[in-house]
Amino acid sequence: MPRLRTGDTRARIQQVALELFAERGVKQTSLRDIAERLGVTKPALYYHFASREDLLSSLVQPMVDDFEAYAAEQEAAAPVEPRELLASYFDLAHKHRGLIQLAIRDLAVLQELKLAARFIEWRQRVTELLIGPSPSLADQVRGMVALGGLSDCAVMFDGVPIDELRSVAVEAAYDSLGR
Amino acid sequence: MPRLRTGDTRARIQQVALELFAERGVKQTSLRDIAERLGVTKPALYYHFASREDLLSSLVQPMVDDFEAYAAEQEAAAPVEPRELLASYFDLAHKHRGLIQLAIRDLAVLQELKLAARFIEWRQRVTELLIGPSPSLADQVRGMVALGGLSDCAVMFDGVPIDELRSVAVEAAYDSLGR
DNA sequence: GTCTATATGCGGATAGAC
DNA sequence: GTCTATCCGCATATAGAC
Repeated sequence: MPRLRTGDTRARIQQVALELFAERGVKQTSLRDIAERLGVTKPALYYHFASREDLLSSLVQPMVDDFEAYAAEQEAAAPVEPRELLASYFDLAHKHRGLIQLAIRDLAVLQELKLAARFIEWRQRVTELLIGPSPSLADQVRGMVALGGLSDCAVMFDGVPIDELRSVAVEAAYDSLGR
Repeated sequence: MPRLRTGDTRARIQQVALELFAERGVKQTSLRDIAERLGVTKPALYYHFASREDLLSSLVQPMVDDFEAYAAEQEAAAPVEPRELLASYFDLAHKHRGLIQLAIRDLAVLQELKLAARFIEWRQRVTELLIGPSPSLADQVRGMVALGGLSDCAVMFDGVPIDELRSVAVEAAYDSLGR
């Protein structure tokens, strides 16, 4: 089944865009930059994507769907054991660490895509599973430290093998809950 | 000593720039935007600042100096009691929460200013004070969760009175160290 | 110190040929 | 599917009058 090495252009555009977004940030990357690295011209991109924003959404959509599904799934399975919840949340963040890094780097862009608000909402839902509804300030703070710590670790310790990282990160996060 | 209400233009430019950067992000704010809100024209800004980047640096410099001084000061005073170190780090982050929020929102911009690298360096220095030199992976992770958690809280729980917030945040961070 | 006017370049996006 | 050519707007920045 040949098709070796071509891989349709649409996917190659996405791949190059992701590379460049990661290197210099979303706002700092123009369609021209993408076209140049790909060895085509700008209008070629418009054959595959209706607009710049369309391209960006196409990159982000899989993560959005995954987070949404995760929150719903955990809510359905509640109550969940804290360490298990922390571990699965870590895995989710780790799986999407590339895009999260992008998101962290360019929060302003994510606000355009209304993503910032959704991230906050997902985290709140998970926090409630973790420490119950209408938490005190102290518990909100502990939830913020725990979940924030997990995704920070998933994103920042990039070279470290996931299993090794998960176990120590979950321990630290669990301890921060003070339970 | 009058001078009431004027306050030299340079300072007013900085103030308005900061407002707008906070509202829509750094890259998304043009000199025109700043000039307009201020009720002057763009060239007027160039009388006070050599370039857009010059204006941006002038906003960020006080924070840079403060972080640098803090790291040096704590190193000189070492060894420091962990809870005390965490509390003073919290206060530092809280004092500059406005700019940190900006930084988080637009990390790409801070990379231009070489600030991202310096943030990482400062945090490493404080981490070493907290958990000693050449820490294990587990300890690095705990340091990341603790210090990351403190600045996240300082930035994100914006309305909460600082004393109340500090005490709960420091407890959560301390617990995450697992000591 | 602040203005008007302008230079120059890059951004996203489209028309229309091949 | 990809190209050349082009539109339009906004960005930073400067020249020179007041």
